[in-house]
Amino acid sequence: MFKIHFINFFYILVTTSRKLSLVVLGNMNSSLPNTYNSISCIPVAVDCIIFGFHDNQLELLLIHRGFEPEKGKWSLMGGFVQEEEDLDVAASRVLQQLTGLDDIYMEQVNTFGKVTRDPGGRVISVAYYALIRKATYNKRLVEHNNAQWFSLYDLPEMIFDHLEMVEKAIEKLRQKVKTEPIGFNLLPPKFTLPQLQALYEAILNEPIDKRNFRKKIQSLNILEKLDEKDKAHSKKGAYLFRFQEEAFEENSTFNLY
Amino acid sequence: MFKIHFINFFYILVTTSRKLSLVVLGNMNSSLPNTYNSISCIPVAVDCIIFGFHDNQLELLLIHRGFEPEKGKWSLMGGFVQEEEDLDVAASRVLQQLTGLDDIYMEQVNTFGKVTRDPGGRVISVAYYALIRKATYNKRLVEHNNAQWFSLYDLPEMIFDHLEMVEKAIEKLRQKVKTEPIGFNLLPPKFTLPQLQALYEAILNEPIDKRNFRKKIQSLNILEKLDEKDKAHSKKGAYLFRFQEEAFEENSTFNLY
DNA sequence: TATTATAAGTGTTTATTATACACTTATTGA
DNA sequence: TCAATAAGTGTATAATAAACACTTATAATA
Repeated sequence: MFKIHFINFFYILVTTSRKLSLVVLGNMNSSLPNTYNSISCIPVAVDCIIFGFHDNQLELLLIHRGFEPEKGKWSLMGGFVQEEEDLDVAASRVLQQLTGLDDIYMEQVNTFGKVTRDPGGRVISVAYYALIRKATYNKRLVEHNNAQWFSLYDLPEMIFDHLEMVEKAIEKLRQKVKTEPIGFNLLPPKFTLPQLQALYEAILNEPIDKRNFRKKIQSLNILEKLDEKDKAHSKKGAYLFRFQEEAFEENSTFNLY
Repeated sequence: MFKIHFINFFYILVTTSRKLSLVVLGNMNSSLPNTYNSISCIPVAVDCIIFGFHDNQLELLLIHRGFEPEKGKWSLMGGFVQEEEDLDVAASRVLQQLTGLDDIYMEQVNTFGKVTRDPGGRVISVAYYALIRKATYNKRLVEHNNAQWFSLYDLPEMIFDHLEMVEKAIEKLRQKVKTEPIGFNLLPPKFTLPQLQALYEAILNEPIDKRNFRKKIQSLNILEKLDEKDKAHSKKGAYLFRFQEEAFEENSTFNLY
C-alpha cells in the first residue's frame, strides 16, 4: 500500500503506510522542455550551532558521539529534514529536541554538500546558528543527549565538517551583530552594560574601549535603564538595562563599528 | 539489478543499472544512540542567479518556462543535484549547461526549503549567484534554452520563490562587493574607470561621486593603468585598466564604503 | 572605623574617513 | 572653429572612530 504524493514528468514521490518512503527517479526524456537530466533524492539534514554566553565567554553546545563512525568525537546537534517539514521548522525542531527551547532566534548559515563529507553516506546538511539564553534551556534534556558546553575558543575535536560549520557561523554572527540588535538573545532580559560589552568582546574576539562602547550603544536609544542594580559582579553594582524592541523598530538603525 | 551505495543503521542507498535510484527510508529504532528520528530523502536542486553587466545595467539571465505549472513565467536556471555530485559542482554544472562557461565565480546564497515552495512537489533548492562576463557566454546554448537577459530592476514575473532568491542574491552581492574585489568578474579584462564606477552604481543601485570613487579605488593599488584608451564610449576616450589580482593578494584589504 | 581593593561610571581631544562640490581637457562631428 | 560630450582632476568640510585617565560606590579587611 502506498500513497502518491506528487507526480510529474520527472519524478514520483510515494509514501507507504509504514512510513517507509520511496522516491523513484528517472532520466528525463530529452524532448522535455527544460534542462534537467535526472533527479536524485538525497537525505537532507540540519545542524545547529548553538551559541550561549556565560562568564564573559561565548560557548557552544555540542553532543558527544557515542557510536561509530567517529565515536568519541563531538558533534553539532543535527537531524534529518522530514518529508513534510519546512527546512526552518526542522532546524527549530532539532534545537528544541536538545534544549527544550521554542521560539529561538536562528539564522541559516550555509549548506554543506560535498559527497564525501559524511563517511556514513551522502548527506547534504544545512547549518543554522541559534542564540539561546543559558539560563533557560532544559538541563535534563541536554544531559540525556550527552551534550556539553565548550568555550568557542577552546573546542574539542569535532566530526566531519562541523568545525567549518562553526567557523562560518561565527563569521556570520560577527557580521550580523554589527548591524542588527541580535546579541540580546544571548543575555537575560535584564543585563548590565559591562555584560553587554563583554558579550560583544566575546563575539568579535577583540577588546572594546569602555567609554566608546557605552557612548555608542546609548546613542542608539534602544536600552531602557532600570533603577535596579546587579551586585553579583562588583561591589559597586552595575545598573540593569532592558532592550527596547519597540524603540528599535521605530528608529531602526543599528551600527556598531 | 542494483548496486548498494551505502548502508548503515538508518538508510540504504541503491542505484539500478538503468540509472534509476531508490532510497529506502525507515524510522529509527529508538534504542539507537542518537537523536535522529527518521530519515527522509528529498530532491535537492540548485538554482543559479546569473548576473551580467551591460550598458551600465546589471542584468539577470532567466529561462522561459514552457510547461506547466506556471507555464509562461520566467525562472532561474536550475537542476537537481546528482547522487555522486558535490553541491558546488552541481551549481557549476547547471551554470555551464546554460552558458557554456566554466570556472566562474559563484557564491552560495541561501537554501530554500518550504514544503510547498514548488507546487510540483517537495524540492529543497540551494541558490547560488554567478558573476559572468557577458561577452563570453555561449549565445547558441542560451537561445536553445529559451533564456533571456533582463535588467535587474525590471524583472518579469518569476516562478515559485525565485524572486526571493534574486533579492537575497543581490543583497549578498552588495555586501560582498564592498569588501572583496569580485566586481571585476562582471567586466572584461580591460575596463575603464567610468565603467567600473557604473558597475558599482548598478550593483549598489545608487549614484556615486566620481572623484570620491576614483580616489578610493586608486588608493587600493589594485589597478594597473594601461597606455590604451577605450574610445567607444566618448570622444576623449577613457584609459583602460586591468585588475591586478597579485597586488590584491599581498596588501589584501579592500573596502568600498 | 579607616583602609584597601574592585569594578562601574563618565568627556574630551585627536585622527581618520566620508562627503560635497566645479572646472578643465581631449576629441569628434557639425 | 564651434559645439557637444564624457573624462579627468583637488580641496575643504563634516562625520565618525579612536585614544585616553580619573572619580565613585561598595564590600571586605585590617
